Amino acid sequence: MGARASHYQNLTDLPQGKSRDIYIELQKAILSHNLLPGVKLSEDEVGELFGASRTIVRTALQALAHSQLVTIEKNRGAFIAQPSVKEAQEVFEARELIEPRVAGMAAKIITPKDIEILQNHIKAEHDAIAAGDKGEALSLSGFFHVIIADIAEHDVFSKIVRSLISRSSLIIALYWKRLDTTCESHSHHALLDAFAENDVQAAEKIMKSHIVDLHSGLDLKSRSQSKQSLATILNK
Amino acid sequence: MGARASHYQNLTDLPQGKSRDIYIELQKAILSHNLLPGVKLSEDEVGELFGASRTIVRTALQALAHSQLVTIEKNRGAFIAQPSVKEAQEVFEARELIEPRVAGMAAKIITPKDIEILQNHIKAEHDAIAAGDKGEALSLSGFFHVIIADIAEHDVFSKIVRSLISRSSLIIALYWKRLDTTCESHSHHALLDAFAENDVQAAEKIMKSHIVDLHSGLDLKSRSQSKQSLATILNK
DNA sequence: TGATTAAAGATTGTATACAATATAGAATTG
DNA sequence: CAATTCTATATTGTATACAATCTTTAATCA
Repeated sequence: MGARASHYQNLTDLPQGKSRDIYIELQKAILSHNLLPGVKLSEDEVGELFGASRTIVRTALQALAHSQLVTIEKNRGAFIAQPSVKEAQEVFEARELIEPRVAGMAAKIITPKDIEILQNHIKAEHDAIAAGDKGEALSLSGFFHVIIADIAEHDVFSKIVRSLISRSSLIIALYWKRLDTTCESHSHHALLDAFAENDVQAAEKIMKSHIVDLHSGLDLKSRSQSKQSLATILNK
Repeated sequence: MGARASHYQNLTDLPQGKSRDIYIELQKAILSHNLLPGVKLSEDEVGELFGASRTIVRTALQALAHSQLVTIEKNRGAFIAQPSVKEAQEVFEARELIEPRVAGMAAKIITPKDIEILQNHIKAEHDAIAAGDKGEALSLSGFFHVIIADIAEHDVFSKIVRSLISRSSLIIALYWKRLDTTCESHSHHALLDAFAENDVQAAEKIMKSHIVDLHSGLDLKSRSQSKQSLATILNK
């Protein structure tokens, strides 16, 4: 996936050891839409799957709750979060403000090596689509934004963007209406061109319209649902 | 403090029950500079002070770590966070981007009742200064920004602002150089005027320059330190 | 039969015991 | 006496047992 450290997390404020593994694995499953909003994450079940005690699982679930990927209801347990329509609006409004700025910052200091990483990333995305792995493709297209935030070398914005992207994935699972996801890569390519020329203004502008476009792809009336076995989903 | 729910937290993604109490109390102590960066929060000690088991304390400390108010080092324990110079810069850069927008949103929909709440808040701030309670005054001046975010009725921005304000408090503890803190209230008053007239542009502009001003009050070379007993600090 | 209540089972909440690790102090050595 | 190693202590990491709560199923009554 490139030289930059695993884009799944850089974070000091995350659990250590096995809890961390569980956090990352569950996050991966959520971002690739293998785990869908509303699915219950029972402590025993997760513990069984990962060979961990409930203590460890709990730490991971609490961390996921702090990242807003999971909702913990008292005495009822943990569930994959189901962002409301209002939250969906707000997340994209926040992205429209923050990500263009971040893209501009990245454009200013991007290196040829970074550009290569982004190109490879886009390629991987194409490959995933070609292979029919829609979940992986979606996950990758989200991480594209995270990589840009990393390139900007601004940890605070980076963490915020990471969080917004994660939540966007849940939002897309619930409210996405468009059938063609491919239109996206257009913007990603255009962004790369702006980066290559260190064109801050263009990068900001393209990112802004890209996110507005994504936002407009949501149908904030209907809503998907699902029920499936956790073990099946993580194929363990 | 006003009709709006306790500005200490609204949040669903926070621990429940006694863990929550500990979280809030420790947060309060941090934001009022009673607990200073670098101070250790031993699980046993905190548990003793609050009459809680380590399990509960741990949940609270982990939540504080996710809020970046605390750093957890493996096998060494939890410490009040000590933001680096770079982090300090970044936090204020983020505030300069986000808070003006939030202030503008608030200006658009603010009610007379909200304005009254803000006025009372400023009064409380003055009172605290008059009473010589610098910590309380500082904490209140931070919450002023949080209230504005709440008025804007945008949960996503609100949570981000909350986090940035908290971290700003740590940054101020470490890097503040100015002797007069009173200059602040000037901006807060000006902001109220803009709110009263629902002047979005003015609110944005004033908030922006207010934060730039705060930012310029930092001395990003030196750094304070401290060591004190936890029990003394929380006077328990 | 349908609704309501009651009991059984399953799941989360919390305390605690034990293991692993780090820290501080004493003993040792050059 | 300084530096280092070793030992004792204290602290965090983890598993597990038990309590509290919810959920489901069975039983009861109108």
